[in-house]
Amino acid sequence: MPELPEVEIVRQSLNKKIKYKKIQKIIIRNRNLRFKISPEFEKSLINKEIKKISRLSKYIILYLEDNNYCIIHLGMSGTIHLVERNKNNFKTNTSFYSSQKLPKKHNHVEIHFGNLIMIYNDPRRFGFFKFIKSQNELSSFFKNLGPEPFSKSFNCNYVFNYFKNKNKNIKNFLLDQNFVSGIGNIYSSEILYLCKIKPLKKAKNLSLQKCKKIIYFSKYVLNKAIKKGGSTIRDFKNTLGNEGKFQDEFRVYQRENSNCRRKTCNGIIKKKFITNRSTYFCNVCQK
DNA sequence: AAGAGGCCCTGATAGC
DNA sequence: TGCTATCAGGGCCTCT
Repeated sequence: MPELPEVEIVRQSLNKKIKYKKIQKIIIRNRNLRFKISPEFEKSLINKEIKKISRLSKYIILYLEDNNYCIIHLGMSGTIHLVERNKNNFKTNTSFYSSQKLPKKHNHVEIHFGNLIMIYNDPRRFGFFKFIKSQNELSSFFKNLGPEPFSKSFNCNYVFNYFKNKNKNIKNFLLDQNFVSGIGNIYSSEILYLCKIKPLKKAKNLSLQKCKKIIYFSKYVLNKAIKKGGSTIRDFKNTLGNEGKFQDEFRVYQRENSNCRRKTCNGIIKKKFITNRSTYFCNVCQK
């Protein structure tokens, strides 16, 4: 589900709601996420204050006391819900709370901050929670991650040199988190459309100009998506259970057989599976 | 050793 | 209120 913009939306609301709060209780209903949640997980987090909430590519990082951290990844279908418990919506026979847009199934993790409760829901369980006990362990966890699109090191030199002699197509590079981190399947199609580059173009054949465009439009699309609250295709919801709005502005994603949105182009949007991921592009103006 | 493909999992939808 | 097949915002692991 969530690419950089969606994860950033979640981070922003966590930052407003749980910063400086103390974890008072943790309930794990299903430990079998992508990585199994260890039996010590609860003990490590309990009574710790959240000092800061940051994001690195598609990962959320909770900064805890004593140089401890908790990494959260939402996988394909993970959502985080913040619900307020009060007299009217508390049900004593379950831990769930009515009057919220909370799914009924797959609420795997609950972190309680007094009456405010953070609930992790994930039908497909590709996401995870991971406790990190030191700064070293934190940096080693991310050691293979490429620069974020917004970072200074995602520049023309880096991209152009990285692509030299690479036979892989550009679509796959945008999805490759070791090259650039945070872009996923939706935004890679959108970025390449704006760059007028066809997704199957070999990276080594991209000019310096095209590399510049890739950098520019990566930032452009992701920034715009963040401003619109992210994209909702099926699962993504913000912490209040509301959908994003950027899907209304897709130029190619899920627009198969529609006309190209460029006024001067008479192309048609095509869908093609590239290494098993659906990819959308204009058959005329992307070259 | 770069690059392609399978796989983890559940649910929604389309087609029969 | 049937099946069954296909596909979905990710990323790790294995094979060549």
